[in-house]
Amino acid sequence: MQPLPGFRDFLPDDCAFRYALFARWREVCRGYGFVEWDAPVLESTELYTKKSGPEIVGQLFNFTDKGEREVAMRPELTPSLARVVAAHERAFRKPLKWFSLPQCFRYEKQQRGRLREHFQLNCDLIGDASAAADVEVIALAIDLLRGFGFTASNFVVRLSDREFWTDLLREQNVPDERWSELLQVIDKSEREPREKTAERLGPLAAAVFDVLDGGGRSEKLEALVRELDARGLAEYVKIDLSIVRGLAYYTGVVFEVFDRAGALRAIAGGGRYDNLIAQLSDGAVSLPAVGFAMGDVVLGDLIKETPEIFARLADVVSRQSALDIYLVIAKEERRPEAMRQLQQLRDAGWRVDCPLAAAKVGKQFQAAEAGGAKITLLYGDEWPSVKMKTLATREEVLVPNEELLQRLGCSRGR
RNA sequence: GUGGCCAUAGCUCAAUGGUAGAGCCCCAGAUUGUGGUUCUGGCUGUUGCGGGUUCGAGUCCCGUUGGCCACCCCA
Repeated sequence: MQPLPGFRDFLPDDCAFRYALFARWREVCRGYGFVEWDAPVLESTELYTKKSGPEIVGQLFNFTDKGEREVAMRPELTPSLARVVAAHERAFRKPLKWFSLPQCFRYEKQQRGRLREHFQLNCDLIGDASAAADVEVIALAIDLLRGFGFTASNFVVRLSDREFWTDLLREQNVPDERWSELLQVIDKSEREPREKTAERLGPLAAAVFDVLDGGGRSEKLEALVRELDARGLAEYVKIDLSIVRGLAYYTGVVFEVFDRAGALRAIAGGGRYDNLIAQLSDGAVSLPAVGFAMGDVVLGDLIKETPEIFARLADVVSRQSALDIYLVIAKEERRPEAMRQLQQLRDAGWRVDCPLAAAKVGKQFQAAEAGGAKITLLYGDEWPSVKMKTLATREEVLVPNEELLQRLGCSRGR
């Protein structure tokens, strides 16, 4: 039996890797004053169709529950965010700086960097429509990657502005109902032959290509870059108006983060969505918002492909999961005393393991090594003293058992 | 959802249509109280699954499931 397609088993190393990612994400987010929240994994299907239309159902893990409710595993967190914010916004001072680590699901054919299940970091700043909020959120996205040791040689944030394009469409007297279709064409233009794009754009082609070829200037984005430059982060960003993003709900600045090599899918993406909360709450609450999401799959791939970054994270992981102490029971008749001390050591907060059954001393030392223990305590003929060995140096010293905790407490803090 | 490539031991991979193998991992030993190295031995396969062609199929053909890649879509 294998896991379902697009779903992953997390063996201990994978789990450790995942939680190392989460730990760093949390740390950086908290450094920006963001607080963690969460919502249900299962939501009403309507929550998603309301935002994206009925077509979205084809991409959902959805079903009818035993109470005849149409439900879906969450494909993303933003609709839940809008729902929660609309219901509870009065309980919080603005702006809200919220992050979450949801596991999200989508019914799609899997490929590299795109599974049917993934974890993503969502960061949203709600209730502030200023450019300063955009800057804060983009700086956070950059620092999340810098937090793993990535530099401007590893990734780039491509900045764009939906408003720039909607202004252009308005100037060209394009009716509103065609905007989303044309924005999609522009979004796709990078990956398609120029003639095809030109054909789809029709009379707009000249104006659009002029912008894509570098003829477009966005005062707003240039100001944004200056603000990032003031924080010393300008080297991580690049204005690129060809970024539009597929989602219809973005209303202003949008951005995507890519690896410099361009080998992977987007590492993160987001933007400003000032109307979505009002739309999903039927106008009950209207708050501007800006946010982004960063998935664990693509970021994990990038980390694994960047040896120095991976080594650093692996080092953190191995330190976090390692034992402190392994008890070697050289004489089985000393097991009762060893078990009493085992409990005392664990009560004192040490990570301690020992063999469950009689085993050769050599095997026990191998188990100590494999568990990453720094110290072994050997229980045998020396009792009432135990032989304490520092594995790294192979130094051994006899310690009276009643002095053990004190001795450990003095010599090794955690 | 569409198309192309792939599928052999737990892992990485060999094997002209002619007796399924290696390395790693794991387990056990190297005269019984000391680990990373070394040496010896052991374990594991319906060659993804189901059909077909053939004296004979891991190898060729069809189907199916799964993986990879490109589309679609991208939260």
